[in-house]
Amino acid sequence: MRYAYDVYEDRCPTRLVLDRLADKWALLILDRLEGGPVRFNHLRRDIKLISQKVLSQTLKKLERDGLVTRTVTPTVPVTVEYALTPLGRTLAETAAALTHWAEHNMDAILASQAAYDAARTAQ
Amino acid sequence: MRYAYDVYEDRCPTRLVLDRLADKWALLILDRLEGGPVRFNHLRRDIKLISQKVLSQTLKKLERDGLVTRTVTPTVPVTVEYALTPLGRTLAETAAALTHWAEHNMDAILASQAAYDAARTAQ
DNA sequence: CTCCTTAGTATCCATTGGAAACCATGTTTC
DNA sequence: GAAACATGGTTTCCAATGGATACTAAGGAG
Repeated sequence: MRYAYDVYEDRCPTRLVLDRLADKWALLILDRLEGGPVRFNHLRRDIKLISQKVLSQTLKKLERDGLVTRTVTPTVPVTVEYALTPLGRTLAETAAALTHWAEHNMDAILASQAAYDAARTAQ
Repeated sequence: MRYAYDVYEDRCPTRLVLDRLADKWALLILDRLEGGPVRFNHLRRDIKLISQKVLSQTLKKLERDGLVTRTVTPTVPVTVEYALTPLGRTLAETAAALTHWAEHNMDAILASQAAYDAARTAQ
């Protein structure tokens, strides 16, 4: 064990973190916030098909984890800005590697899926 | 857009990949396979609290995506070995960054959660 | 007075996830 | 010779999560 924590252990708190990180919406949100603070409805429009409920819930969890800050400005209507904390920024950089991997290796995966499905259907 | 794909688009196939990657079990399995091929029940014992059903389903999806190979050896009882493909290896390296981030930054997150909860309970 | 915006919450239903039991095959144990 | 154990799963059931939709409050525009 290289660190004080071990993700393979069920009682290890890193599992809780992994639960949070292993969330497609959380990853997309962190990725989206890397360019600077973004408002609630802006996030909703940018991240296609995310529901308000899930966006709200995910942001709350990220805030609780100290990864994003929530800043309310009493304009009319009220504006709420979400931004990465320094800790969140380090995670966003790590998470960006995943989304970039997905964008890079999409073709290989689609080809593999097609071959896999063809092999079963042919039987 | 830097690549032909864009994770923010709902119709983009990268979303499907992100769904796959953004799975705590898939990440743990890929991470676990980095050291070499592992058998089904060995994975089950190593990754604490994963159910057989979910392990089986996740491995099938990873195989379909061309990330792991499944090799059956007709011993008695039959042995089934799972191993990373070259593509899977590149992903496992990327995913490892996430699990290591979790192990590294656990303390900061637990502290933030405690502060967050204390602030609400105090009211 | 009505509609539009903001940032959510409430409600309902479908899908997913986990726990446990079951299966086929064959070896060892009693 | 029957019971128990190993392998690698599948099946079944229930609880939890996710998504679609509708609704809220506060104020500005027409």
